[in-house]
Amino acid sequence: MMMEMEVVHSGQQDVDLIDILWNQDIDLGARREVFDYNHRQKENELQRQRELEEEKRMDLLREREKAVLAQLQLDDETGEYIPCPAPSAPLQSAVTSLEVTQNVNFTEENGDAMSFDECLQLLAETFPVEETENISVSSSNKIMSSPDLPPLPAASLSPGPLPPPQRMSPDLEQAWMELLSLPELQQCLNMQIEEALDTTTYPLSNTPEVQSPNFTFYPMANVSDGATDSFNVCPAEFVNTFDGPPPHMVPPDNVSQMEAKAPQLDTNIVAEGFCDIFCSNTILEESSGQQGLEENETPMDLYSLSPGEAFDRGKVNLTAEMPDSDSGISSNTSTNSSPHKSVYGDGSFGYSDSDMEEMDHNPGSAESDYSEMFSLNFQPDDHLTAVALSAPMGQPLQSQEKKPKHHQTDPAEDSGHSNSPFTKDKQKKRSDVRLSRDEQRAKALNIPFTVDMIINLPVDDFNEMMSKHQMNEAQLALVRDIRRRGKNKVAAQNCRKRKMENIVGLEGELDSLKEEKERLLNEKSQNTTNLKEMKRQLNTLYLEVFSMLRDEKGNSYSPSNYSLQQSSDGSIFLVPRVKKTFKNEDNRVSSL
DNA sequence: ACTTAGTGTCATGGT
DNA sequence: ACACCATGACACTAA
Repeated sequence: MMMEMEVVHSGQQDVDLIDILWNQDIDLGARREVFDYNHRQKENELQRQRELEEEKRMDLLREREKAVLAQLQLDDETGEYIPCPAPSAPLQSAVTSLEVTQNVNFTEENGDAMSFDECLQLLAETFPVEETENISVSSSNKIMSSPDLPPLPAASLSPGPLPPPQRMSPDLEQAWMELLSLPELQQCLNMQIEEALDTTTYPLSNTPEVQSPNFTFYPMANVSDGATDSFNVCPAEFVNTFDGPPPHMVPPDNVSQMEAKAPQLDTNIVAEGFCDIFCSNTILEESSGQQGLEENETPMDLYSLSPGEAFDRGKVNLTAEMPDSDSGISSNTSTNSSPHKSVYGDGSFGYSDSDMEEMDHNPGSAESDYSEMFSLNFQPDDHLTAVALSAPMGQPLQSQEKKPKHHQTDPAEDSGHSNSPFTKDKQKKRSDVRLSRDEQRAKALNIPFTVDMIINLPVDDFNEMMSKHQMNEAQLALVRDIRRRGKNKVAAQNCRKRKMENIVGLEGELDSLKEEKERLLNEKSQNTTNLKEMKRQLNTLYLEVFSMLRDEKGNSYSPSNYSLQQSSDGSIFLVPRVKKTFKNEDNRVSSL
């Protein structure tokens, strides 16, 4: 997958590709922190800078590699390679890029190849000597200067013009291995690696395949068949082809330091030391390029990186892990939970829904097997068909223990399927089983519709669908039962939801009413207080007025004998407090 | 062992 | 009459 990164050294395009691929990795379950968005942004920024710097130097090389890509696409037409504009053909791209790189490096180094080999031979012959370090350093320096070399002619891609690989003698191989094992050389190479890491871009993956510290032949051993004994490429050249480590990967100063930084590094890299950095090229084709970020890539994960495999697996997991939402409101997302659209014939066994209920709850019946397969193997068709065909419904199944028709437990739930890693959510699992049971029923009767279709199609479409398939009474009854149950389930869920909403609403209303009551009580209390005050003031005023009244003789009226009353027109009358009414002088009589 | 929440299902009534 | 919906009631499971 990430192979593409190695081949193309362009800027934004690659970053976008990386982003896409990262997202894909996330979808594939890669650890989130590894692909943290901010982290990736930082990485992308760093990579952009590096790419800008390198682009100046790598421009010509990039042009050549694009030409190589074009050729690869041509090869695809022959079926040899898969086009790699998208991250869908990692392996072939990796191989090709490696080959190209090898060719390039080989050619670049062609002029000095003999001298290099001579150095190695000299090294092997004189090893171990202090001269080794000088040789290795000079070799590395020379190798590292390869990006500045003139672009490789396109013709060099063909094996013809290439110098024949120079087979390395076992002694030379051993010498080379030991040479690379020298701490001095390692340090030297690490310096080169560090330099390379500053100018390269994309991290590469490494895999457990490369476990041996013997990295002498790692490039060719996996790049080309039968090339394990070839020695066309030196490790430092692969540093150039190495598209760079994850930004978090600290360029190692030496192996020990690298190991000391183990917690920050890819565990495989740490384990293998800088050797594995070189080996990343091998890994590129081994692991389809996981950008070197996925430490614990399992074989499954690796397979999943294959587009087709990833799709298949994703589909399986999607179906297996996605619980069939039973929510009436959000339900029917389980449309695709049906792994099959039955295309069975009109075979029917003439057992009713209730029979199916009984069949459902037979231990080891089709449902339990179905549920298991549905959640794990996802290959229910044959099995279920076999069950349905092999079990004459209504005979052995009905003869078994009959539980109450209503609300029998699902065998899948009783048979320990909760241990399934795909059914962590019990409720979801239950829903899953529920729909699986419907599916199983429908399948057992060879009903050529999915439960989702049966339940959710509009009446007209449903009737039309039914009319297009000739079904017997049992099938029709089952279909209608499924539809009824499904709709009622949704209705019940909606009803419960409404009930809960009503409860919540009533609770809120109750709270508001309590607040209103409290407010009214306070208002009443305030009004009572005000009323008392007003009465008091009125009484005071009343007495004051009374005290000012005088009769003809100048005597004051007693409030106990008289009272003041106001008429509707505003006139004030002094009314004697007498038991019986009598006329006053104005014939206006009032009584108390 | 008991309680409780959640869910599926049936029966029933309304639209 | 039929389909659909709403809801109470019941059974069951899992927490």
